[in-house]
Amino acid sequence: MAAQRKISERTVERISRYRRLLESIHATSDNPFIYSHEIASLCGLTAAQVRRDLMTIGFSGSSARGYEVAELLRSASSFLGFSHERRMALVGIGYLGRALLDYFVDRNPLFKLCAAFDADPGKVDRVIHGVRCYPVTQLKTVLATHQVSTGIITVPADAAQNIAWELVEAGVTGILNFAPVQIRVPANVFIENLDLTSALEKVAYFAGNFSDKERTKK
Amino acid sequence: MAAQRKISERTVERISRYRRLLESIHATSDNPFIYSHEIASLCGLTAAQVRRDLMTIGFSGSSARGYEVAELLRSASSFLGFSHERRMALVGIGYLGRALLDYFVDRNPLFKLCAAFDADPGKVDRVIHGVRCYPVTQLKTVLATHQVSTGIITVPADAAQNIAWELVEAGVTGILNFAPVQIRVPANVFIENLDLTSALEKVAYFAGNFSDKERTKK
DNA sequence: CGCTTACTGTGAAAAGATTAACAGCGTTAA
DNA sequence: TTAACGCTGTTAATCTTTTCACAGTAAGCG
Ligand SMILES: NC(=O)c1ccc[n+]([C@@H]2O[C@H](COP(=O)([O-])OP(=O)(O)OC[C@H]3O[C@@H](n4cnc5c(N)ncnc54)[C@H](O)[C@@H]3O)[C@@H](O)[C@H]2O)c1
Ligand SMILES: NC(=O)c1ccc[n+]([C@@H]2O[C@H](COP(=O)([O-])OP(=O)(O)OC[C@H]3O[C@@H](n4cnc5c(N)ncnc54)[C@H](O)[C@@H]3O)[C@@H](O)[C@H]2O)c1
Repeated sequence: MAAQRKISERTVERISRYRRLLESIHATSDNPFIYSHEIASLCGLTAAQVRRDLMTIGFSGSSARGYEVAELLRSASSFLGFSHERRMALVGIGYLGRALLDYFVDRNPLFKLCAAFDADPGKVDRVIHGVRCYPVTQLKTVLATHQVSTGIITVPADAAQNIAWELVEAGVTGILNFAPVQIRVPANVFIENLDLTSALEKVAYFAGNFSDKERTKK
Repeated sequence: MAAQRKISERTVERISRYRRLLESIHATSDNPFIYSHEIASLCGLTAAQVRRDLMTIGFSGSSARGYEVAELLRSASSFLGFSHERRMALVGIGYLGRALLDYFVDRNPLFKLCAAFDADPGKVDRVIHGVRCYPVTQLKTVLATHQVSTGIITVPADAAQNIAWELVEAGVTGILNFAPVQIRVPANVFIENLDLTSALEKVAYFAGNFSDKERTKK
């Protein structure tokens, strides 16, 4: 269970993509094997990159036949922690929060979105997309009964840091933040600040300064 | 107008964050100057990183007083292309598409979301959040009249690649894709595949394998 | 069986991104 | 006017990530 040290964020993200790709291949294709260059091509990466990633999680294939799909799927799932149930909570049931609720509820039974919170009395004390919505004042109480490890923040920027602190105090050790502020957390908590505005402005930038010059995406 | 070669994606994203930070500082603070270490601290970065980024876009400050806020704001805006109007279109008016419409409409007058498309007849031929919604069959026709450089894809995975091709044929040179497939485009088009599932699974991974081991976020 | 082929696993090289370190300078204070 | 200070701009060092390149290996084939 003790993971080896220092697997990079990039690698974990790619494993997540491989896993979903394999899931779909496993369900639709009857070929039980797959080569690194096939995975690579489907994910827009190089074969060397794929082999290195699989090496990092300690998975081995066979030369001349490649990787066994079912085995690799199992291995990637186990690496990502799908072997035991993980619980998540979401704070901020606005447009974005609702989209995420809709999408992530019941997508994976071991990845349970079990509570949502909002400050607006009109949005709580009901069930949206199957998830119970509570007043944000009850955050600590509710999380105490649920063993939640991961939080999603979709509140306005000025409330985000406070919500993060409350989540951490409630025992959350990983946060995905969509508010456009850089949230600070203790060193033993993982924070991903996902800034959609930056992402869009980046695309617009390269859409402009790019159309004439070549470049293959990373 | 010819930008110098090879500014990294990471740098562009950070410039976007600096720009919004400066906008807010410019509006609220009466100090016309700011130091690299102040920007750094507010963005969760090192001062050296900030100075390097500003050097990259060719902006100079004064020793002993730092950077002039208004000037830097102007310079970052101009770098990102806010000097002339940029037009965007969105395809897929589902939960996520609607959240993005709501958020990006009228956020910046030079960054115009001017059309949305969907295959569902029940969702088109009306105005949502101020944006006109068209049947996806009219995509090429409508974009031809609008000079759109940037597209946002929020359709289901199996439709995403086709939509991308249509956008490219309609003259779009940058695409932000939320569907969980790796979209391929010609080399002169910029594509950003933003996979929210990977982001969330990454957070969950580190939330688990992390709480006991230190680590300072990138 | 042994030869051919096309793959994997992986050190080593290359490329890319961040951080350190410091010379040089403008400002302020004396 | 000069000295001290604390900043910027930038080069060099470091750290990280990706790619190259090839030895080793299993399968297919004659
Ligand atoms: N929607 C997007 O496409 C988009 C894009 C970029 C960034 N964001 C960011 O994501 C966040 C959410 O965006 P949105 O469009 O869903 O906003 P929204 O205004 O629709 O939703 C925010 C929700 O948070 C709730 N809220 C406010 N203060 C709260 C508090 N202290 N505790 C609990 N709940 C609270 C509000 O009641 C509301 O339901 C914002 O920070 C926004 O800047 C969103
Ligand atoms: N909502 C999320 O939080 C979330 C998270 C991760 C990934 N995604 C991805 O983002 C995309 C959109 O997610 P969503 O939750 O908004 O889905 P959704 O089902 O709510 O919306 C999809 C929309 O696309 C439209 N559509 C379908 N085929 C089309 C076509 N060929 N042309 C034009 N429009 C078409 C549908 O009518 C619908 O309105 C999906 O690919 C999903 O996998 C969403």
